[in-house]
Amino acid sequence: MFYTIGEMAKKLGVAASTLRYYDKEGLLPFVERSESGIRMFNDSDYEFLKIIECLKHTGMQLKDIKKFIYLVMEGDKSIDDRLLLFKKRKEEVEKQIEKLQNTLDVVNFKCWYYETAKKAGTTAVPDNMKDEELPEELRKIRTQLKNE
Amino acid sequence: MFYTIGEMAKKLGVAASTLRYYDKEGLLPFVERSESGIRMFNDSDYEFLKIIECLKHTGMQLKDIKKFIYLVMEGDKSIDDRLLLFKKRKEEVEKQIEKLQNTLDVVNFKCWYYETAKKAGTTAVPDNMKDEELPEELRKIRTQLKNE
DNA sequence: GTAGTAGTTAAAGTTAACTTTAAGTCAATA
DNA sequence: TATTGACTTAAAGTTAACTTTAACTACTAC
Repeated sequence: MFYTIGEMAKKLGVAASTLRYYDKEGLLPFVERSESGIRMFNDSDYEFLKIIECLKHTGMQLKDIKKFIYLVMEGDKSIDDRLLLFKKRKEEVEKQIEKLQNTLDVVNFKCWYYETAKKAGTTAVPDNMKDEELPEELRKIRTQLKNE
Repeated sequence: MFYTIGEMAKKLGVAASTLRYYDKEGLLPFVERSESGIRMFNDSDYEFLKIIECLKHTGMQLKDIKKFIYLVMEGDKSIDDRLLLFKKRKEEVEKQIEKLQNTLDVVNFKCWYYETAKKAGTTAVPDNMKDEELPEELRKIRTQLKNE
């Protein structure tokens, strides 16, 4: 079963021009063409594209994803490299989640801050609260925001 | 206590040119200047910059962060708007964490895939494994990657 | 056979967030 | 007084990842 670029783009939820751009950049060396030059995507191409999408979500750049594609093209002799690559991505994503969790902590502090300000009608109230007056889990955050 | 742009940049771990850029874009209307035109940052400016940093980490664009800065400048009458803004950022960050968690699931599948391929010396082994042969938590992921 | 829709390329344009450069000012030290 | 180093601005340059445009070709329906 083959798909045109438009069909595959729809299946993936991206623009067809994005797939053409990826192809131009050398990320899709596996895509076949019809006699008249039209791209013919198949199901294994879909799987490839899903992995490209996944790697992109881990924060990898297209030029590095391209290198991975070429590792796959090399076959079984690049298995070790590919395993290492995914282990690296795992670490990266875990770091990103941790960073977002810290960001969320600050956002939650600010939500509390403005809830408190809203009730009082002024930000002076949360601003002037002593450390003991604020929820325990928020104290560290406020200190971080003020100090070094 | 005042800081020059270089000192504040160092304190924040960014380039001084970045702070100048933010200023040019109107994100730092609160920064004072000396008679000779040199920026003088103080501790409350640091707090502002930490919040700008936080909002940036939530995925907000500078032009939208600028709007927030102007809400702060308006004083207590914009408390409700600011609360709403942070509630929105909270939702956004939670969504991003969820997305990264899904990405991590795929990466973990790929780690297992290449560990298995490494042991066998070929990707044919994990490729040809029946659903029942792979760890339960990975089955859904493989199906997702292959199908729609 | 013609209209319409989807495919093709190459090349130029877009956007965000910086970064660099050039030319100059200012304050402190040798 | 001269040098040094950090500050200033405006403007141009950079980068990644697309997106758009123009000019063309190919398949499908009527």
